[in-house]
Order: sequence, then structure tokens, then C-alpha cells
Amino acid sequence: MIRALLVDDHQLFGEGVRSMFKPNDGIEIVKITTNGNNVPSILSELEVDMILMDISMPLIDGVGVLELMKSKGLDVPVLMLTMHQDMKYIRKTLETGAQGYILKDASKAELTEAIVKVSRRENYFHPKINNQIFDYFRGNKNPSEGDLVDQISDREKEIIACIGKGMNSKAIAEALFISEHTVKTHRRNIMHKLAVKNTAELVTYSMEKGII
Amino acid sequence: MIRALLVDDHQLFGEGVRSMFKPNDGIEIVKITTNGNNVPSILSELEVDMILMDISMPLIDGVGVLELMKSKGLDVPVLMLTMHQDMKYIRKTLETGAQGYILKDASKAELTEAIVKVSRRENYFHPKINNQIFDYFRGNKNPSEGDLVDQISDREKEIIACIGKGMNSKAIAEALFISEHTVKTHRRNIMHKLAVKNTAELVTYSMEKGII
DNA sequence: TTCACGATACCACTTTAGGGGTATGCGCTC
DNA sequence: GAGCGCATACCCCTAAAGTGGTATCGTGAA
Repeated sequence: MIRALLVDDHQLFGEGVRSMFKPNDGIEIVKITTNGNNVPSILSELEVDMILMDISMPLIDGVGVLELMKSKGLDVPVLMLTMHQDMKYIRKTLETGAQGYILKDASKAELTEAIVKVSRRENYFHPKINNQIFDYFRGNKNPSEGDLVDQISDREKEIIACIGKGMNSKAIAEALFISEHTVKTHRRNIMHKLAVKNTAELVTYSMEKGII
Repeated sequence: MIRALLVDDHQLFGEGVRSMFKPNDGIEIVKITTNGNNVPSILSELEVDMILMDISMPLIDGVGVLELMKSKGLDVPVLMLTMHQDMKYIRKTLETGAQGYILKDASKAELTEAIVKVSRRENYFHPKINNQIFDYFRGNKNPSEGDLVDQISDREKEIIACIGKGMNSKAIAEALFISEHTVKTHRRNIMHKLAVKNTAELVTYSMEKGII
């Protein structure tokens, strides 16, 4: 029997998954929590073989919980359970040490397989995102092909956020206490880094990639 | 026993909810479909007391299914089940005739209550969105306060999509086989309707509201 | 210690967006 | 059938974005 902890802010989903597993499935959701911050204390109280965790949660997100666990030396395999197919999330979770990644539109059979594999510390990637994983590792060998997003500095992200709010270069300059020239230079650098043609595409790209 | 049909593209969620209800709960998910287009044929085969439906689905969305049902004269009460707390979705579903609206982070007790009420053709609104509903009806008396989004015509949405892709007015004109002047007029109208200052804000707003 | 990078700043220039009008034809509704 | 919204199209003009440079300073890595 695999003892699993479920971390998901959607109560319905959590209770649903719990009742989905019958005793002879070999999987039991021993605890559900909607607050990732509780994970360390739960792990100290309960014996848990693996953690099923949603990525996007209000108080602390999946990646945050992974980091929290790592900082406390808690080493329980984690299967990320999410709707997001974006490389941004997949990448972050894998980098932070998740054992697997499965989409919420998976079937019960797929989830079962994923839970079993992850509890054995094997990797599981949902078929739909397997190709993206390969692309990611390929991209890693060619840094030029790597994700454009993390070439953006914090200051540049500030600029992007202002642009998204509809501020023009002058307004941004005043808000950040810098010259309008500097803002324009930043804009240019950002556009080159993200390989976009104009502000509109810059905003679209930034929102899709979660910069904004 | 309330016989419910569940329409959700997330298999896991669907199977989870199904197994959540035990015989003595008085609720049975008699069928799960991931494709809303199948709803009419399912209703002709099975006796169903109410429909639990996700709003955002790939092939046909919840509102689309409601419209499809209405066009075929199918009158089964529908409880919308979703993560979206946006007024945009709530409003559309209510306007199209949904009986209730519940968030996916509800508890089993709340879902049960909602299903029972909806099956009796009573309304159910998740507590979290009740206030928004009131605001909506208040807003209805003041049409100026209404949602800006649905003042946007289909053509204008096309223009917005092109802008988001980084196309300039000339490129959009060529793509849509219209004059650049027309595109500029559209842009102006859109910006006025959405009350935004420039393209960047237009893109941000449109993405947040789901126009793009 | 040199070298790369980020943040800052400036100049000059072209292109595009944005705002002011006005207008016409089409389909729908009251 | 008058009015309304929508898509279409054109005019003029200003403000802003976007493109080409160059340059200084500080910090942290090789």
C-alpha cells in the first residue's frame, strides 16, 4: 500500500481523488491539505511514501513547497499534478526536484502508474509533455536555444511590468526614478532578448511566460 | 437518488468526483463525458436529473454546451463547475441559463448541496461568488458598469488577436484583406471600448479577460 | 585583473501608434 | 423607415515607439 499525501487547494478535487482509490488499488491518500505550508509538519506526524501536489496554489505554490521541503531536509518523492502544460512550470518543478509531472486531464490508470513510479523514486512524465521534456534537455545543451525568459534581469522585469500596465517610457522613467533614455534602452534590450517585434508581442510573450 | 451527468475534460477530476459519491449520498454520476458535443445524445439515451459541467473545455466550452442544449430544446438543470471566479464566466453561464455555479475548490458538502438544489431547479451560487452576483445585478441597472469585454465584436477580437501576435496595423490589414485605415479605426474603437491607454495595456487587459 | 554584463544615459533618425475628424453601406431592430 | 451598431475607408497631425549608434560605472566571475 502506497501512502500518499495530497496537497491541493481545490477541496473537491482532493476529496475526489481520495475516494477514487479503493483499498485494492494499492494506493491510499492518507491526508489532504490545502495549505502547502503544512507539509513539513504533516510529514513529521505521518508516514508518507509520496506527495501528490498541485502547482498553482494561493498561499504557497508547488515550487515553494518543494523548496520548503528541501530547506528542511525532507526527502519525499513528489508528483506534480497540474493543468499547466507550460514549459515554465514543468521546468521549475523538475529543477526544484520533483519526481514527476502529470496533467489533471490524465486518466485514473495514468495517475496510478505515476504514483507507483514516483513512490519508487522513478520519474514519471505525462505522455503529453514528454516531447517538451526532451526539447528542454536538448535546449539545455544549446544554451542559445534555452529559455529566453531567464535572460531577463530583475530590472528588466520591472520595466516589463510597467509596460504591461500601459505606462509609456516617460511614465516608467518617472516611476523608477531613471531617465527616459534608460527606459528606452531597457525596452530595446528586452525586445532583443525576447526576440519580439514590438510592445504588443512583448506583452503577450511576457504574460504567457509568466514574467508579468 | 439524483442521477447526474458530468461533463469535464479533466478525466482525473471526473473519475474523482464520481468515486466521491457513495450510494447513501443520494447522488450518482451516471455518466462522464469529456466532450460536451456528446451531451444531447447522452441525454436521449440516459435519464439524467442534472448536469455538472466544467466551463473551460477544449472542444466546446460550457457555455457552448448550454447553447447547444437550448437549441435542441433540452431542458436539464445545469450546475457549472469551474475554477474561474471571473464575472465574465459567471455572467455568461447565468445568461445562457445555468442553474448554479460552484467553484472547484468547494468542499464535498457544498457540492452535494449544490447538486441537490440544482436538481430541484433551485439556484445555487457558491458563497465566494455570491457577492459578485449581487454586484452583477446591481451593475445591470447601470449598464455603463457592465463588463467591457462583451462589447467587443468578433471582428474586433480578430484584430486584438493579431495585435497580440505582434502584427502592426499594416500586417493586420494584409492578413484580413482590409485597408490599414480600417485596422487603425478598429484599434481606436477597441481602445475606447476597453478604456485602455495604449497597445500594451490593451494586450494585458485582453489576456486577463480571456479575449486572446 | 581583465572581461562580461547590467544599469545608467545621451544623440539622431524613421516608423508606427494614437487621436481628431468624417463617411458609406449593410443588416438588424423597434 | 429611422436609428443603431458594425465594418469599412480616408484625411491630417502629434506623440510615442522603435532603430542605429556610443559611453560610463559598478559588480562579480573567469
